[in-house]
Amino acid sequence: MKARPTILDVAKHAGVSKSTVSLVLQGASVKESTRLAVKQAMADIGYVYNRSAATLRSSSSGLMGLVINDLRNPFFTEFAAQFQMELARQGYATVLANTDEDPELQMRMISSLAEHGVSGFIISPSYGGEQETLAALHASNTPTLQVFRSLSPEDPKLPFMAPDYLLGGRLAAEHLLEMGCKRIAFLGGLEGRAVTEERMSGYLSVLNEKEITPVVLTGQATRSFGKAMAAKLQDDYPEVDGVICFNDLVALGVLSACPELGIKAGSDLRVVGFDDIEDCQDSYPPLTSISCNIPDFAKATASQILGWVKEGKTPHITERSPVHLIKRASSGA
Amino acid sequence: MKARPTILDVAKHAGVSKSTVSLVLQGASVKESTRLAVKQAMADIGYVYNRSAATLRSSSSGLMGLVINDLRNPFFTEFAAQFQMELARQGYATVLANTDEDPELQMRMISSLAEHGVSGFIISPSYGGEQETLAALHASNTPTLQVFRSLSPEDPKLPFMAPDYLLGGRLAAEHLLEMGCKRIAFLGGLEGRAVTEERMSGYLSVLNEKEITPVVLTGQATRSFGKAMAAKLQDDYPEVDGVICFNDLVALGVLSACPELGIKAGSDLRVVGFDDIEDCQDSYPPLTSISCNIPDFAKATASQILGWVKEGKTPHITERSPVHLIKRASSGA
DNA sequence: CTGAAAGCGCTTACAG
DNA sequence: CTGAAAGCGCTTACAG
Repeated sequence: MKARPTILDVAKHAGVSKSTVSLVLQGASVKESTRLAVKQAMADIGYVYNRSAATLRSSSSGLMGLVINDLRNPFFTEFAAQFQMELARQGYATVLANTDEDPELQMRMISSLAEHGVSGFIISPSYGGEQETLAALHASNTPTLQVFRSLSPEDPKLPFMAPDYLLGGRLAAEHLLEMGCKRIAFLGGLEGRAVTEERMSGYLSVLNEKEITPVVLTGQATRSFGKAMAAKLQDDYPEVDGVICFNDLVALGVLSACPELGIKAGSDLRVVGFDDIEDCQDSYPPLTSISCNIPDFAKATASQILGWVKEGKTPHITERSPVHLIKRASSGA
Repeated sequence: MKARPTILDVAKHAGVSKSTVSLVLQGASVKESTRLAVKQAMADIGYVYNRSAATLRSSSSGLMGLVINDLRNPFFTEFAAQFQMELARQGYATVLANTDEDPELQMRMISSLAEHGVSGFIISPSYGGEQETLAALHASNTPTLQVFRSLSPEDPKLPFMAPDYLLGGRLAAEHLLEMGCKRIAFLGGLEGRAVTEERMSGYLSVLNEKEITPVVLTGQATRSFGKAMAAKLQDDYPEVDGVICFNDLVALGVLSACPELGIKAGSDLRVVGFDDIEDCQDSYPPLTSISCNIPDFAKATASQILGWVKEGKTPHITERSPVHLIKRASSGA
């Protein structure tokens, strides 16, 4: 465990000055033979670049803070994994914080990431504790992009990117009508939250146009809620022949309850989810869903935050990304 | 966007020397009134601790590197989320790297994390490129704990922690025998890999003791593989009345295929998974599985790496954590 | 308990 | 293209 070599050691070994070594590190133009000699010296003595020193001097850490409200939800996991890999490609490391829907934890984690000098924040915020969270973000004085959810929709300092939830709700409702559904319910999602409201209002506007009475059962966005609601629909709303779920987890819960209840998903009851997580392909029957195209969304997010951090290009306040319907057997398609 | 205040600014504002501010930051003993004055000054001028400077001076970053081969698998996600929250509780931030089973990516990410001065690595390695990965880890000269999978089982520099996979395989097989199964198959997991071999050998040893002929169908650890195998079992091995799956994803795939094939999961075919991910509770029927107790495992991992990093306590070379059977309806329990 | 000084390993102008 | 010097914001002995 001897001390890590420094650029001075490299310089000595390569017979150049330490500035030259630094220039090679920056990828600045240096005579090719010199560059190779320096690279060789680094390999020989096992040099490891010390980013803390570089950060201190240049005040740029190469670190991006990703703050996620629920990493156990596959939708966010897929986003986090894609985002992290995209940033790695651009030479940035991602520091991950799972806040588990806890505003207090969220605030502490934001502060911690700020201390580490993250160059930017991407946050899908927890609900609650808005003031404290905003204060922590503000104190960090760091470019911050909100994704999926917004703490503060109108704040120009906190641009917001999300899929076009409203359109998704519309597409789902229109699809079920096309498939011949007469009575369509909306299942799951906590009331009063923007994401729920948007997804639901796409559904409501379509039903309104057709003068169909909506059936709305809000609740947790979980498989177990979906399971419970499948039974409730059968008991209390037997006329319902189509459901749009707040997200895929709820929809997968509905599907998993159907065999037991003797309901034929895809004909007796047509089911549409939201998010198009990978599991949709492998459920029985495979789940029709609204795809938010997470890989592209993650790429767009990465490029926006990098553009902001590196070139000072502030993103638009609100950006909506396209969504589309993926037809599978659960809706009879 | 004015420059971040430093401890010097805080000192000036509080009317003390900058050493005093530093001592307050370290939590060293300082007169209470002074400490409060300093804290107040920090709040007043919006001071944010600069860890890069501290890291440079003290050579301890407060960063832990978590390298995961497949973040899309809920099993790893649950571990990552728990581990990250546990470390946050201890004042460490977690830098996450998803290597997506790509050894080349893995090597680059290890190097990148090393440059950021992570105090330790926790790695669930990708298969392949063992030499390069080991070289990168070695060059970092950083405490490294392998979890779940091992690149190099005998290396005392790379201790290894994993659930007791072999026992899990045994428990699953014994349970199915108790439930009256006569012919038990093992499904999924890539051949030749240590994790597959261990899980399978628990199963094989139980069958061997009872002189039952095993049926082994190895393959990807995915839902779609499980789905495909359910059909194959029906066609080619109709006598099979119990399956032990390499992991829950495979098992969930089997379950989702059953309704279509007219198989009654839990009676015609008893199914046991491995890992006990959260989805097991919400499948139809709920999935019997071998729990590796991820929250405890994550806590143990966190405590081992912190003990190593902070107090130099090298963990034992190999540590196996307990597993147990969770009985649910998929095995008829 | 508090203050003055040195130094961690880089980057960044600035000369040569 | 290369070298000598200053400095990023802390921590760490060391005196007082």
